[in-house]
Amino acid sequence: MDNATIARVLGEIADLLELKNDNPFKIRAYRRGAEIAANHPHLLASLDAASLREIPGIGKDLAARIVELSATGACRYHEELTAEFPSTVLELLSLQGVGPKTVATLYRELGVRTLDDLSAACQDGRVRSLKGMGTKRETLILKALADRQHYAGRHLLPEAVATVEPLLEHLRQAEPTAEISVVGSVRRGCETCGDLDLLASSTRTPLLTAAFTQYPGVGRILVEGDTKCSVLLANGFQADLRVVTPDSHGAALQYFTGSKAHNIALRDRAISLGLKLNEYGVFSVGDDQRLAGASEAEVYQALGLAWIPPELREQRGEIEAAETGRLPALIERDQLRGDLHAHTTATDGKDTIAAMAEGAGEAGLEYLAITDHSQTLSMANGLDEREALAHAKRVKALDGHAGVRLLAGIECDILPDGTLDLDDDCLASLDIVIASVHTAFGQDQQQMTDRLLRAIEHPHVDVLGHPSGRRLLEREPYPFDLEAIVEASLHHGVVLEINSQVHRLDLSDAHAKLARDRGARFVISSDAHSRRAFATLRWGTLVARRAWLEAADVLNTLPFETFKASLRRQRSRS
DNA sequence: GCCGTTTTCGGCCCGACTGTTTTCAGTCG
Repeated sequence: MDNATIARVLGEIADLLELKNDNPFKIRAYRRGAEIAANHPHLLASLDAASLREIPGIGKDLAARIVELSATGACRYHEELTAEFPSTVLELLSLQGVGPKTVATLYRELGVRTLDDLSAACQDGRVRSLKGMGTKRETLILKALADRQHYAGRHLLPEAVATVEPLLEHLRQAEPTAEISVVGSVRRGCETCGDLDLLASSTRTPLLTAAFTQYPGVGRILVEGDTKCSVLLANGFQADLRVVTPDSHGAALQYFTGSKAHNIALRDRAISLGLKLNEYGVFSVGDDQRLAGASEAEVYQALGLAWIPPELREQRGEIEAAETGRLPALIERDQLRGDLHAHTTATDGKDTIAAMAEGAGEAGLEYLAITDHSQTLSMANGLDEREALAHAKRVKALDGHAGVRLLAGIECDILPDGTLDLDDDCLASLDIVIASVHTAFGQDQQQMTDRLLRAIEHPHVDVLGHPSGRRLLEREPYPFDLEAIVEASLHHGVVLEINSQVHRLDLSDAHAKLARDRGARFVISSDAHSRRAFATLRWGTLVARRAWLEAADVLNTLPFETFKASLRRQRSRS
């Protein structure tokens, strides 16, 4: 059983307990358990109860639930709860403005079990007849039902950024003296975002809230208060604006950037220091004196911590690191000197070798590896040995074009049995070989792990490309034993790719963090299929930052000659 | 349900907005 399934069941238990109006702290414990399961780099099903209990937040009961789930595929406690409420009612909770109390009432009083039931109950007036409900609630629920059909769920980070930047500009023009920032998951660089959060510090609040709700991209206004507004944009994003006074700017920036887990840990810390932390500042408990608030740095300082970069605020050890001066010096995009993964018109790319070199130069890169597909990928016009070598010759002939040093490589398919798609002589004569899985995703964990291990053991492989094979919001990673892969890659000198394609971001931040903790080395690659696609290195760099990577962890921060010498094939030749 | 250099019991993060209420419960972030 994978972690995502365990997370789903624990999350459902939390939802069901909320419907029952159970102990809120118990609910939080299950909620936290679900979050831990979703983000945990190891397969929880492979751990015993004692190992599970070593994970902070997992105690006796949750460990037992996870063990039971892993062993039997189900969990009695979960089944007992679903006997009280049918599992279909849980999807009612996804409606904006509909929470557990409402769902429980709708089910108990009206027998509402599904979204369709709810729609019918609104239309025939039964909802407004309930105590505490009125016609406005009824209209709100109907709108939420319609919205849900239009826009399901989360969005890719680059889409979020592309949506929020013009909105930010609009607000800045409306109130030039205000300090306005993007906060929330976008500021943390999360791979997907549920909504867009904006924070403004200003004394001219009405000007800002008016500009926000009147933004041309707004589809409809959800909430409109003095300091807080929410809108649904026409493209499906929800955007939230919060306005605070300038003396609270830093505290609010911290508060609204999150994550929730990071903030809770910070407030715990504040309490233990005899302080109180909220979005207005850090206060001493006795006399309510404000100790900090204008800048984020002073908020962290008041709590005895160094300023923590937003990408690290996920409660993955950053507070301890900030306390002991051990925060990493995170890698920056402009530290990347080269790109090791790009395609051309020889296979499924849109631009020629020369155009790609020009694009790389425009992106500030000093070197570029041309790595087109191998023969198995016939859909992409993959190259056989003869074609690969001829292509390599053309790449060499253009070395130095647009001031960019070129490496002739290949993105070679890892076949289902773990052998490579091109013969050894061909691979040996290239400058760099990326090995990637593009087929037979249905293999089980053992097969896939063996397959990847065999590729890593191959003497001519330098880089493991998009190691997990996931497609964000489309396809889960294939199952594989990440720790075994990391260990083998260390042993054989194979580098792990962080693929910057917006749908891949693979390795993920959590996987890359685990690999980094084991001492793995990385490349951040664009996987560019056109000359403009080098811009995606921005997203790969964000993943690396969220994985705590420094420039020294990433091979393509090295100058060209040093980089070339550090590749596995060079070391094995010398 | 989890957790612990004050604790194995008694705590557990905090505030804004809305609707349906004459003082607050529910929802959200």
